[in-house]
Amino acid sequence: MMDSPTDLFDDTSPQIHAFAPNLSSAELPGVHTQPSTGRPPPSFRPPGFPLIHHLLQPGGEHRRISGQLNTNPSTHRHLEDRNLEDDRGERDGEVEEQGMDRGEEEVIEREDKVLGIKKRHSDATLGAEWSQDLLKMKRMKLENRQRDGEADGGADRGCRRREGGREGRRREREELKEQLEEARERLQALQEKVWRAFGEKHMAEEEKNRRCRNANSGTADGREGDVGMMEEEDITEGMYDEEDIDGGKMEKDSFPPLSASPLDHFHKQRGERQREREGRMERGRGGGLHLEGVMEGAGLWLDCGGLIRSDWDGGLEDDGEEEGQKFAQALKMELGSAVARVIDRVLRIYTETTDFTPSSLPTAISFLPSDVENDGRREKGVWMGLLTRERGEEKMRGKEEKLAGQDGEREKQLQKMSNGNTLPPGQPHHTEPSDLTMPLALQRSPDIRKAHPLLGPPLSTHLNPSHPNISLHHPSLPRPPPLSHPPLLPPASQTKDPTSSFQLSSSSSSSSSSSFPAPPPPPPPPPLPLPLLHYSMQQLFSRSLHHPQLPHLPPSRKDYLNSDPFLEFSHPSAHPSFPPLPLLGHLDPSLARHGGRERDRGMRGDGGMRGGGGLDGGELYLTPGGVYTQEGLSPCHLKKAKLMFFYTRYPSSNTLKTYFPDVKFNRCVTSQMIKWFSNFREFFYIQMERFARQAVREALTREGAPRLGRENQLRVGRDTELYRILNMHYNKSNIYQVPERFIEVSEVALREFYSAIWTGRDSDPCWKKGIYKIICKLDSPVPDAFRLPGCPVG
DNA sequence: CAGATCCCTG
DNA sequence: CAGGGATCTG
Repeated sequence: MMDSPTDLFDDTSPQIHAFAPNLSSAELPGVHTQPSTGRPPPSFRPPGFPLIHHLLQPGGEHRRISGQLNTNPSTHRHLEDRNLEDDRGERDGEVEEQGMDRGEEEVIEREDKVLGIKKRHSDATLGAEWSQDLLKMKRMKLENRQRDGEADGGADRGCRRREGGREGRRREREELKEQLEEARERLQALQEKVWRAFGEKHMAEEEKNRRCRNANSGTADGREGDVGMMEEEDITEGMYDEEDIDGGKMEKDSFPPLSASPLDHFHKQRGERQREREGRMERGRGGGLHLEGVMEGAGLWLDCGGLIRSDWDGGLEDDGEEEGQKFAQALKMELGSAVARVIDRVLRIYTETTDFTPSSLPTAISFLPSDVENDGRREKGVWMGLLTRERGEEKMRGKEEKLAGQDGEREKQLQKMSNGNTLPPGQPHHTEPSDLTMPLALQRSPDIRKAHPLLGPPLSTHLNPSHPNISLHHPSLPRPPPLSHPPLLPPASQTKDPTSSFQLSSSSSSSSSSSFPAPPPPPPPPPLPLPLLHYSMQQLFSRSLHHPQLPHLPPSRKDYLNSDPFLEFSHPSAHPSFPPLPLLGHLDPSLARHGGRERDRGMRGDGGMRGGGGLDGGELYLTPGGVYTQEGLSPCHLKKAKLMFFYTRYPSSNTLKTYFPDVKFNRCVTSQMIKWFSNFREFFYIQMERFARQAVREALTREGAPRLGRENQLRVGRDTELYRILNMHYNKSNIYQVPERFIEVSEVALREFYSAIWTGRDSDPCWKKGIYKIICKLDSPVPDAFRLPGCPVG
């Protein structure tokens, strides 16, 4: 399915993403102190959790459900849209500009891909319908639970209503039966919708599924296989199939999909079953009677089936209230599990087809063990996730250009200011590319490309057009450090006030730069770093859960998808519909409260919102968008913020709100997070200054080999000490691949510092201001992956 | 003057 | 990293 070419969003531009969670020692020669190189690769196999298993959880259910039930799906959606709009509107002008650009692009796209859009729209409608149906289902389930509760209560008062007991039970049964039927109808409707939506896929896989089922129907112990298979299975078929598969003893037609009611079955076989009841109860209870068991693993479906049947059988022989209870219980379970299954399935399919299949995304995704090194030697634990580049190169660029909006301005200014800024008069420009810039951008990309031709052009060359500001022609980059100048002869023009030079340059015309053509520079596509897999699943989960009707980004943001690392997480073994425990804990307060601590120990490394206090921050709140927020910031939020620093050094508070949807922002929290970034910057600049000074020192001492010194000191390749330090600070676990863009920005900063120090500008009390100003303009958009709640890495 | 940053300190 | 004063900006 990953490679199925024809699909909804085949128009999206492909994007190359390197999935290299761990950098090898080869790449990081300086990292020897860190034992990380021996770290096993991150687990790509998340716990198999049904998406909505929490719906079956007695604790956290009501709050959540009521919160959603009481909300009209459509208004709900509107609210979310509004939020998004507002969000965008609130962001500063640059971003707003960006948004407009995106809108423009959307228009163009519409013209270009009417078909695709149509599909998308129908998808949206379907999504809405589904969400409504899901809500109804949930409601029914809830009602059922209440009814059940009443029934239980009734049993307690059994003696009082003894006269009407039998009649009451019968009526109760009837009602339950009706409800079940109703539920089935809804399920069927749902199924049909799914069928309609994924008809082609279904057709294609029907055969396969049939075979699969047949093959599986013989195996009683099909848990593992089931889960694995279900991933591939078409939901329309698999919706009820698990029951068939379950237990060899079960007749295949015991629960014919959507046809005979289990109740009929119940009545029919009531007598004969009594005999086998005991053994079955053993099996049933052992197999999956306990809800926890059901929830805990991938065996939900199977377990539910076993549970119901065994319970049922067990209840048959009990006369009186107990039987009624059992029956009600069984019904309840059936309903609950059915609803859960359907929702889970729908969500899974939905997320699959929307977020993970090539249909919605740039073509094929492949994860290969990276033997990306020149010699092709294999690096353990390093994986490359590649989104093969289709034809979208051009389009991508176009998008980037439009996206640039925000950075365009910055770029322009940068161009201006860097032109002749600190560049010493007479300093030949030509030395830059070879001496300084080249080592920067070309560090690794060529190697990667060698191993993976699909990656397309070298990163540097690809990025260049879109990152004028940091490309080979970047104004600040090209500026060669005045190394070649005698230390004692700093160019007079730049000796003093750094701001003056800055202003000077910024006042010059933007077209003054020969390396910068008039058209505004294209936007920087988010680099190619990759969050961990489990994060992607969190994202998927939250997307599908919170935006069932809009599983992806709003159309206007679709462009981001292409460069969203979020897309990089398609691994065969990692199914989107299995959210990691952490997220579930995050979403379910009760879970978090109870199990959070214990699991913390055993499951650490799973990441998520736990990490020593994911939920310690404070109370959870359910936002109108359906996202749980918490007061206070957790260590995971800090981690995320640090990773975000790779993209944005100067986030606005609105940006923060956008990218921390699970945080309830108040004045305190906002300022705390601002403070975080302030601290990040501080650290960053301190390191830059430190290394710049060191470079200056070295340049002074080894006068004879300035070039060497320059090479070694003024670049922030992944093999440098400076990089190691930065990586250690912002990406301690070294799980997230530092975006190339950040490295480039770091180099810009380093050179700025170097230049300033070299020219003696650092004597000015506010000599750093100019540098800050430059760096602040190099912020790039944060990948959409960060927009979702949760923690990117463990 | 408020808010954002910077800068220093613990 | 947080606190808190100083400084800048609009």
